[in-house]
Amino acid sequence: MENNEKISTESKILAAAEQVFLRSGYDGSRMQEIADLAGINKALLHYYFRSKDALFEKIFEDKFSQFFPRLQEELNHATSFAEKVCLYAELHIGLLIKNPYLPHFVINTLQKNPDFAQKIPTEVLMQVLQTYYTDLEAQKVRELNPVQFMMSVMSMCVFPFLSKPLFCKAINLSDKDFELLMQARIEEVKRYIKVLLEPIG
Amino acid sequence: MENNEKISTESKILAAAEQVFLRSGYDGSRMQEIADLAGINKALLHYYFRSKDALFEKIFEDKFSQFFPRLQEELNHATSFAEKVCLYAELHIGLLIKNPYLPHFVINTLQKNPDFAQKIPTEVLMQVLQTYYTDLEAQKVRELNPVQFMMSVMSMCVFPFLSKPLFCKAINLSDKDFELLMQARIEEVKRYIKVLLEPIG
DNA sequence: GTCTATATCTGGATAGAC
DNA sequence: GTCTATCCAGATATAGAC
Repeated sequence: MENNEKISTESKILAAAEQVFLRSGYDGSRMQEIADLAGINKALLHYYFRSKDALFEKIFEDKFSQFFPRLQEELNHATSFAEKVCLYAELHIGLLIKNPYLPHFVINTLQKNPDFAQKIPTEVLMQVLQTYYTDLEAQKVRELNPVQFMMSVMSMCVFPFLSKPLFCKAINLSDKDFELLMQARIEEVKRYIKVLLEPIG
Repeated sequence: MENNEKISTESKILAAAEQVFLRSGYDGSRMQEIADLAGINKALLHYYFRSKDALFEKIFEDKFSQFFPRLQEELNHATSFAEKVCLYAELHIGLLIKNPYLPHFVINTLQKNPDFAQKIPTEVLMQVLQTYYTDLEAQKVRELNPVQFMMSVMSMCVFPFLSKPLFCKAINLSDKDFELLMQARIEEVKRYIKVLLEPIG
């Protein structure tokens, strides 16, 4: 256990593995590439983590133990359904602007190996849905299918990052243009949410 | 060129390759698997198509020369922006119910190889956007950012199919439940579109 | 055109010296 | 703990018989 002021080999490996796996997914990643990026050799990867599978699983779990608890806590700062959903959109798009590879990573992994879904906490969603019904009774919100609605909001937040290559080509956007569009999108999506939830009359 | 009443080997290969590549993507697919499914052996694959790359490219191109021209033509049956967008949502969700692997296939391919974006026709989008501006002048539509809006509509149509594994786990849905939800979603999304586009006052 | 057999290459994993 | 060298499995691709 070398624990000096130097960055430990283990954390160098983790940082490299995260970067490579996030960008390329499990199948598309090479242990050699991770080793190179960490500035060590392949054998050491197997010394610290038994196998490619084990390393991948570690990265996947770490990534979600970071985000979800924080999200869940932040959402408590909002009270009404509309406020919660708006805050969710703001936080999620903000997160993805900083971590644009995350959606691909999750989607690809779950497509190949649906069991990994267990590792992702989803109670937040149920909590938000619950507030819909209380708001509905108080007539603070329009009557609609809240499952379909939440699916729509999540879609509007995440999908643009997945379709970025196609989208940028279709309307000729640079990477910087795209980021600005996503930044502006936060307010745009919040506007949609408000219009859609507005009680009629 | 054996051209009898029997299905040609070439088309058997194409059908098998389409199924395997769509489900598993390029990296996740094995030539052996395609050969097995086609009921032939690996060597024949290379006889008909030079390499895995060449076969994949053929499948990718074929897939999109099917759909987009048809979509483009269908959209001409609608006149106003709102109608066009509603029809688009209906057709796109309907297509994906029958081809649920398509979104993954496209997204994964473009992530790995952005150049493939060239092979996907996107003029349809520009055409639809154009009608927004004419409708705006006639005050038939609310003022908003049409690029963000179209991005939202596409998101609502496609993303549920990408997040299916996570979503079904989160709210405990079976495959059949999910398909029914998507069928109902067509009308739900059309309602959202109308509400969002409705001119104010 | 279709097969079997094999060459070749790549990448994950291990052995063993230091 | 870290390295070099090597093994081995799996996958693409080719050679050559029928």
